[in-house]
Amino acid sequence: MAKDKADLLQGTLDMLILKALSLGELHGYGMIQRIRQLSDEMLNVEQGSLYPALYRIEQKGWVSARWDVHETGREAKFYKLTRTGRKQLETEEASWDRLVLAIAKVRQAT
Amino acid sequence: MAKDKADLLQGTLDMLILKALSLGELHGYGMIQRIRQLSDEMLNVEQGSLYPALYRIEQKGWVSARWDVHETGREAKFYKLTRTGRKQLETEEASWDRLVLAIAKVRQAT
DNA sequence: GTATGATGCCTACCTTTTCTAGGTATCGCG
DNA sequence: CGCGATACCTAGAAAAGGTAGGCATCATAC
Repeated sequence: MAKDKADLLQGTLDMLILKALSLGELHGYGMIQRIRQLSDEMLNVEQGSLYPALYRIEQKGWVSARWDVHETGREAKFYKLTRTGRKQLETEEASWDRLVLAIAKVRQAT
Repeated sequence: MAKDKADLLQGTLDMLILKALSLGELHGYGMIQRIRQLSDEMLNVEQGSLYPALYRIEQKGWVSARWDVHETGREAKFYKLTRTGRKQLETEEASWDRLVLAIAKVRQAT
């Protein structure tokens, strides 16, 4: 019943992924943790959402991937923002701001 | 090419409709105009989105509808918020605020 | 007078995105 | 040895919006 972790709205996941990667190279599993932690546990990205999204995003050229071994000795697929991806992040942040503003305006109405 | 009206994010339409109706009884076509106007032309709800949404929302009991003639002499289907609908609006506004906050937190990160 | 655009309603179908619910494998710890 | 965390993936369902049509009425312009 009590659900303290809201589902994402469609369209926000890409932005979150790109933002997480803008803080540095990261693998998929780590993105989920980083997003959850940065949002104070409010945003919980499901694996079944993330991996398909990463695939889409990679196809679009916004991130590049490579397999590597990290300090713990485990293999993981590391993603990095491309230049295009960084631009896309800016675009999506601007759209987000626009939308938040627009909705705020509607909500101000009396 | 230049697209100055962004698509809505999924999940925001119900809130916008409920909000528009919280300002007073209204028919479908009028909601589109009211939302567009209140948002300074930023939010454009398509008819193909609105009418199915109204149907869903009515099924959930958040609005009630009746046919009537308005001052211009034309017939239209007027929708009104129910008590449940008003509660739902509060809930959705709270979720929205939560989401905006959570995303803001992620974006603050350095 | 008739064409056109705005008002007003509706539907069928498509697309996109996310979630659910599985599957696989490795690693560390009790 | 089992179990939870780490790490990847996929298939299928569900939900929401958009596109693109259709219909009818009304006012205005030509």
